[in-house]
Amino acid sequence: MSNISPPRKRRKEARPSELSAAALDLFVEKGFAATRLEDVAQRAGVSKGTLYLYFDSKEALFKSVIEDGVVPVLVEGEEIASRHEGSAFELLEKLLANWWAGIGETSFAGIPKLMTAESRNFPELAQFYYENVIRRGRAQVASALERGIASGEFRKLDIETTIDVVIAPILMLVIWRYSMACCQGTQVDPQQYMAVHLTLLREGLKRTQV
Amino acid sequence: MSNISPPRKRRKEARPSELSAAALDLFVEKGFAATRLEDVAQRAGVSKGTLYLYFDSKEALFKSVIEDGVVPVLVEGEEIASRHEGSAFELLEKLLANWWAGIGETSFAGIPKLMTAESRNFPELAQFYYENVIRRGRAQVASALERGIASGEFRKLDIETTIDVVIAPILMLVIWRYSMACCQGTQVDPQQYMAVHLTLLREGLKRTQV
Amino acid sequence: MSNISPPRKRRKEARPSELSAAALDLFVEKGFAATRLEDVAQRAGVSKGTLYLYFDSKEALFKSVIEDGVVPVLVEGEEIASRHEGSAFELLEKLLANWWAGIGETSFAGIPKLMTAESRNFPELAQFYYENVIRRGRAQVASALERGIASGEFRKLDIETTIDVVIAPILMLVIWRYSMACCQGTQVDPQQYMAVHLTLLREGLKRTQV
Amino acid sequence: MSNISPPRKRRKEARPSELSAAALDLFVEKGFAATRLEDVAQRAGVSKGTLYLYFDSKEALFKSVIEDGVVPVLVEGEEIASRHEGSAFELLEKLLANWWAGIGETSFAGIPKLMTAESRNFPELAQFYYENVIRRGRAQVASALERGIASGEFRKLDIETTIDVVIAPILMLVIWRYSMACCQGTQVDPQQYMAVHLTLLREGLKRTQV
DNA sequence: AATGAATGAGGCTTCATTCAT
DNA sequence: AATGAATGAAGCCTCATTCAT
Repeated sequence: MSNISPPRKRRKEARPSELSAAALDLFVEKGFAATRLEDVAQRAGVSKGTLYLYFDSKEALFKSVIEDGVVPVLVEGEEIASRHEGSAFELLEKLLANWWAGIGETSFAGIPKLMTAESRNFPELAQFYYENVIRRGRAQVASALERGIASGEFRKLDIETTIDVVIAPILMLVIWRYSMACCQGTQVDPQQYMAVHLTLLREGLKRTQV
Repeated sequence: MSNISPPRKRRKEARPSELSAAALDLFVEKGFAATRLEDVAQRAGVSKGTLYLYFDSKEALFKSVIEDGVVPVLVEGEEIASRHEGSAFELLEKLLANWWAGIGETSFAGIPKLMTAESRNFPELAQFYYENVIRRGRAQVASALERGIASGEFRKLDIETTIDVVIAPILMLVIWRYSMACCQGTQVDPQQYMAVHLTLLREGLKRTQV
Repeated sequence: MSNISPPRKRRKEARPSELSAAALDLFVEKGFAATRLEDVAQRAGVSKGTLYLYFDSKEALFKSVIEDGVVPVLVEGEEIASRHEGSAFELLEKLLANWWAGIGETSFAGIPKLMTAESRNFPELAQFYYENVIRRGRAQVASALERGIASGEFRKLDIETTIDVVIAPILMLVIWRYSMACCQGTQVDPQQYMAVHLTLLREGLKRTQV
Repeated sequence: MSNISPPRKRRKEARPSELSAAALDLFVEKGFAATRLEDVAQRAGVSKGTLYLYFDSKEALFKSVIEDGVVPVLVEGEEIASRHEGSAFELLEKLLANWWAGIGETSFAGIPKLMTAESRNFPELAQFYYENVIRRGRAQVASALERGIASGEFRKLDIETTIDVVIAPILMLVIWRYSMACCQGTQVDPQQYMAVHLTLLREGLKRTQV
């Protein structure tokens, strides 16, 4: 009893994330410019003015959406990479599965689409995203590729470029889901999609016997 | 005689596409909502009012940008597919090279980013784009995959899903170029990227010898 | 006993004037409309809500600022006028000195600027100020002028108009101090200013010898 | 006929001053913060948006009001001072009469009140006003005082301070007119006011015979 | 009595759209 | 055909005011 904080206080602390979450949905759906703060407020169940108790401006809210959505990500992946003991390809599988569970299946899955759509209008934020998300994600994939090439499991490929090619289908999957997937006839089954991607990777990366 | 027209007339007929071209750049850079018609007009060297002589509204201009950008595409690809006589993988290579030459290297390369960013705000346009671009592009890839599977050159894979996985890296390449590529440290070399992608595909699609 | 009250109680009773005092500074500095209650509260060291325990509205606070600032004024001047026995000009000097000590040198000195800036937005308040401050101040000056004219010390001048001319430089002095005096090069020395003003008055009012 | 520009053009050129004039009235009446641009637009007979064709912001409009109101002033005064040949006091009279005709009786007469009310919120503008109006006005009065003191017509007084005392009643007259004069019982007759002021000055400045 | 989170009306500003020239 | 001045709806943001604690 005594260690339960009063609801008002709990609300105060929870508010910023509630507002960010509401904003994320709308930014992903409509883009930054086309999203009205009134709609964000309404979705969060507060008034327009309340947003300004927690964020200085629409732009500050946008930054918080990205930064907050980015925080919980990519930490576990780094641990997975450092602890892994099996084959390089198994590591790759684990990393992609982890990303899928932590991002692809959560509400943060809309962030890649949002960042690609808005990065030119928010260059500093794009840079921040690159440093804190993309670079770290790529490093994880790099560790698997390097391990596989070093052990002879994978063929010799340019690491940096291969990273791009490996992660592109996965990014495209979530981008697609938050964009064209609203059209008829464009449904994609993520399970099957990932299965095919992994199949192609498994065989594509495998060192060709001489 | 036939290919010479008076400059005045040529100008008049060319206006709409000049305006569309100017608009494409800005829509790709800023998104639909954040693009100001004043800037479009200025880039095209006309006044704001002139835009309305050719387009009913900002939305109509946007549709024209997409539709104009779509017209010259994918026609040649279909001919390539129907005339092809070599291996299935060679066909795939030709198709991707054709797309790259006709879209990836032109100013239309920004359209995929634009469509993913705006499709939810323009569902009918997204549907149109899907029917006229995506479906046809996928059909071309499908014809190569089907041919390869039928001949035993490719392993058996779900066609629709494999199409997705095959084209995703290419779409991602151009999306990247018009978004995060503005950041430092994010440069991608398209030649090398395509080379790696094709390598992985070649080996990944190849039927595993029993 | 009589002059010691418990701090708690003193505080409670002192609150309204503390708040008025804080508000006066800001109203003088920024004007009524541009002053934010949040700033008033902060300067008084209370929360915004507390203001509403003592004042019904921003407008009520403004009225209180003026009315509070008006209370301690002009009482002594009337006594001075009624008790005076020397020359008319000496009375005039005493009255102006009294005003300067009671208003010109206190924090109430900003009120003339504030009233001139806001009187049109608060006509009833302006009327109140006129009745309770201006009219009484003018009456004091009038008594000195009348006495001097009656005794032949001063030349014959229209009393009402002369009052205006006599007090204008003094009002202007405090208005100036709270407005343009923030600029470089606009410093005025009140002592010297008053000395010159009195010199001009002494000679200007003196009846010309025939 | 041929040298009459088309109405549209004439309007375009006349607009800024029309808007400034409308804004001056309202700024003087209500102050900067309390004046709504919608009211300014309405008084000028245009829409709110039109203001932004000519002024970047409310603050820019305010600056223009002051700067435009300042331009036509004080030029003639300087010529009067340089051409004058009579007594010093006659010069002083001419200068004050000129100021009255050029400012005191025009719609610019509200500017002194406006500047005193807002100078603290617009320090650079206040500085500009000081440099371009106040300093020049004071210099004109200074030239009359110096001439009178040098010739023995005036008593010896500190020039700078005397300037203040000489112009204060005149400034106060227009400030009063645009502020408290809205109250009952506060009417001032400018002619009589100036007459008394000049009488006091004439006798007050005059060198006392030894 | 005091707080400060929350509200929502209202103002400044932008920009798609219109229309007289 | 082309212009660009003008409009006014709509969005961001501020801040006086309220009220649960």
